[in-house]
Amino acid sequence: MQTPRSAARAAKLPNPDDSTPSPDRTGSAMSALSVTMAAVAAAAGVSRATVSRVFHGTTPVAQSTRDAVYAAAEKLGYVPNVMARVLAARSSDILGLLLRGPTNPAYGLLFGELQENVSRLGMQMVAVAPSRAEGANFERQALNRLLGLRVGGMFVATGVIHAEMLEPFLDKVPVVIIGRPESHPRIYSVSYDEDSNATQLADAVAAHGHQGVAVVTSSGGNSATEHRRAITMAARLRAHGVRAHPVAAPTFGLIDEGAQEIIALHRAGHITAAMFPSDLRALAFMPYLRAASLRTPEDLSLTGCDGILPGIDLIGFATVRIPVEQAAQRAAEVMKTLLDGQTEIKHELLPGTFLPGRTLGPAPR
Amino acid sequence: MQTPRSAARAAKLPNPDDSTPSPDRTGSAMSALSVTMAAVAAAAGVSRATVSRVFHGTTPVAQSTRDAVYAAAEKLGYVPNVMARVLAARSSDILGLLLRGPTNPAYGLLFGELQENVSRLGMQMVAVAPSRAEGANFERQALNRLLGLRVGGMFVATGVIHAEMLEPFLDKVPVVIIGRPESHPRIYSVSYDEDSNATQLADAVAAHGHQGVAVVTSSGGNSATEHRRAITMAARLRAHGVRAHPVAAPTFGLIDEGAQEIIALHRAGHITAAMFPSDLRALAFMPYLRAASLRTPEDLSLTGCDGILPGIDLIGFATVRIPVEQAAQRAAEVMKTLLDGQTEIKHELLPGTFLPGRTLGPAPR
DNA sequence: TTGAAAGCGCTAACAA
DNA sequence: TTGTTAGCGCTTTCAA
Repeated sequence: MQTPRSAARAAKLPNPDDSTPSPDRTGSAMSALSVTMAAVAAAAGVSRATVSRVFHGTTPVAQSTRDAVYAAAEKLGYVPNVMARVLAARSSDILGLLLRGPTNPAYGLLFGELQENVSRLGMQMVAVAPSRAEGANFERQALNRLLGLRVGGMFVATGVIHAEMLEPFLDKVPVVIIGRPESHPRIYSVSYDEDSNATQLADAVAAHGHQGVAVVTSSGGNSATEHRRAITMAARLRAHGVRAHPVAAPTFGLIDEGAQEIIALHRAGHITAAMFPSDLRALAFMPYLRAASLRTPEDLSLTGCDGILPGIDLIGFATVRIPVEQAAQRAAEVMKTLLDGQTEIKHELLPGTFLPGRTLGPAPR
Repeated sequence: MQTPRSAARAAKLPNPDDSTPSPDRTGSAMSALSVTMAAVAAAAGVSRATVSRVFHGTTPVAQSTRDAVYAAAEKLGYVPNVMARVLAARSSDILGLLLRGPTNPAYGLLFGELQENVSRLGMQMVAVAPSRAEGANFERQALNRLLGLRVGGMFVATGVIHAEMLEPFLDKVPVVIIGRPESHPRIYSVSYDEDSNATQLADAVAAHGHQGVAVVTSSGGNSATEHRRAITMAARLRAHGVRAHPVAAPTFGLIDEGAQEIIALHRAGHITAAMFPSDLRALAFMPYLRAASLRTPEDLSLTGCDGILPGIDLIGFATVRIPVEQAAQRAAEVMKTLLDGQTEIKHELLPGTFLPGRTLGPAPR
C-alpha cells in the first residue's frame, strides 16, 4: 500500500511502470525533451494548471480530464522539467548523496543500497563524488554541486567535510551523515560501531584460547577507522588477559607492512594469532604466510575486518561484516522523518556481524 | 593553463579553491541558500545581469566591478541556483551518469574515474543508479530522472537500457555508452575489448605449454561478458592446438559451479590448467583446490579475468586487468567533443592488460 | 473542478 | 562596460 505522497509521486511520470516502453512513438520533428507542459495542456484541451494538478496536485481532478492529460502526455513523450518544477515550487524532492571514493566497495555498496531504500520510500536521489581535479577545496566543490541543485536533503558519506561546513544550510536542507561517527548536536548520523566490531573480534580470538596475539596497528593519520579498530582490539585482548603485540603499520600505502614482524613473532613462539584492522590488510599478509610455509589456522589464526570485498567470503577470513545495508536503510528512514518535520537529532551506532570464517582456530598446543 | 571556458567555470562559485572556507560568516537570519543573485547585485551596487556576467559571462567586466561582486557574494554566502540557471539558459553543463549496480567494484571505479576526468575537463557530473524498488521499468525510471534534470549529456554504463530507448533524446542530449559493446550508428560507445582480453589469456596459457585446459563457461543469460570471454578463450586455445574442456557453469548465483568437475579432469590427467571467465569465479575455486590438496601453479595453473577487485593483486591471479581508467578518460574526452559539436560516431574498443600473477606456470611434466 | 495570472532565480538579447 | 527587459517551464494562490 502506498502513502498518498508516494502515490502522487508514482503518478508524476507518464506511463510510470507497467506499460510497454514506447519511445519511438514519440518520434517527431520535436524531440521529446522539448515537449512542455503547455503542449500537453493544449493537446488535452485543458489549462497548464490542470496538467500540473494531474501530475502532482493534491486538488482533485475529474477522471475524464486525468485520462485526457495522461493520454496527451504519453502521446507526446512528455518528460517533466524538474528544474522548472523545483524552481517554481521552491522545494525539491530530490535527495543528494555526497559520496567519497566510489572506488571503495564499501561506498559503492552504500550508494546502491541507499538508492534502493530511498526509492522504496518514494524519494529520488542523485550522487556526486568529490574530484581531486577540483582543487584544494574539492569536497566543498562537490557539496556546492549538490547545494546548487537545491536538493531537498543530503546524505553525506565522506570523512572530510567538516560538520561546521554544513551548518549554514542545516535549516534549509536536512542532512544525514553516514558511516563516520559524528556528534554535532544539529546533525543526525548513522555510523558503524567500530568499537563493537573490534570487541567482537577480540572476544572471538580470546575465546579460542590464544594467549599471544599480534595486532596490526595503523597510524591514525590515514585511516581513523583502522586506527580505532586496532586500539580497541588490543585493549580488549588485554582485558581478557591476552598478550597483545602491537605491530606498527604506519604507512597506509604499504599495505603489507609488518608482515615480516608477524612471522618473526610467530617463529619466536610469541603469538598464535594475528589480527588485522581490515580484510585488505589480512589479504596482503597471505602471500607472506605462504612464503613462510605456514598454514592458517593450524599454525597461525588470522582475523580481518569489514567483510565487504566481494569474494572475501570465498577466502573465508574470520571477520566482522560492517552493516552497510542497515546503515543505508536507517539513513533513508531518518531522512524521511526529517523531511516530514521530525527534528529530534540522534547519533546511531550500528554494530557489525561476526563471521567465523576458516582462518580462526584454536590456539596450537 | 586554463581554457577560457574552464576559467569561466572556475570563477562560477564564490571563493572557488584556494581561500579558507568561512561558512559561519554567512550565518544570518537568512540562510545562505536563499541568497539570490538580486541580493548579491544589490549588495555590490550593480545589476543582476552584471553579477551573472561576472560568474559566467563571456562579456568582459571591469575589474573593480568583479571584485565588488565577488566580495558581496562571499559575504552573503551566495550559492548559485543551478535550477534557475539551466532553466533560463536552456542548456545545462551538468552531465549525468546512469550507473548500473554501484555495488560492483568495476562500476564504482568507473564512477570515480569518470568524475575525475569530467572535472578535469571543466564539466560537472551527477550519478543515478536504477533501483529495483522503482518497479518493472526501473532502468527507465533512472533514465527519466536524468532526463528530467535536463542534463547536458549522458554517460550510460548499464547493460539493460536499450539503445532504442535513448533514440528520442539523441539530438537533444549527447550520449556515450560505456563498457558494453554497442553498434548503434548514432550512439558513441567506449567499451572493453573482451575478445582481446580472452585472447591474451589463452595465448599466455598456450605459451606455457599446457595441452589440456578446462574453460569454465557460463551461460549467456546472466552475464554476456563472461560468456563471451569463455567462448573466445576456448576457440583461441583450440587455434593453438590445445584441448579445451568446457566446464559448464549455468547458474550465475552458484559461483563455484564446476569446481568438482575441474578437480576430476585434473585427476584424470586431462588438464593442467583451468581458465575462469572472471576473477571472482577463480577465487571461488580456491577452497576446492586446497581441499583437494592441490597447489597452484605446481599442480594446476589458474587464470581469472577482470583485475578489478581490490586486493586481487595480493592473491596473484594471472588475469587481465580491464582498462576502466582508460575507458573513463576516453568517455569524458568524447563527451567533450560531442558537446563541442563534433558528431562523428565511433565505437571504441579498449583491450585490457595481461597480469602474469603467480597462478600461471609451465605445464607439469 | 478548472482557469488566469503572478512569480521562482536566472540568462541573453538589445540598448545605452 | 553596464542596465533593461523578456522570458525559461513550472507551481500556486485566487476566482470562477
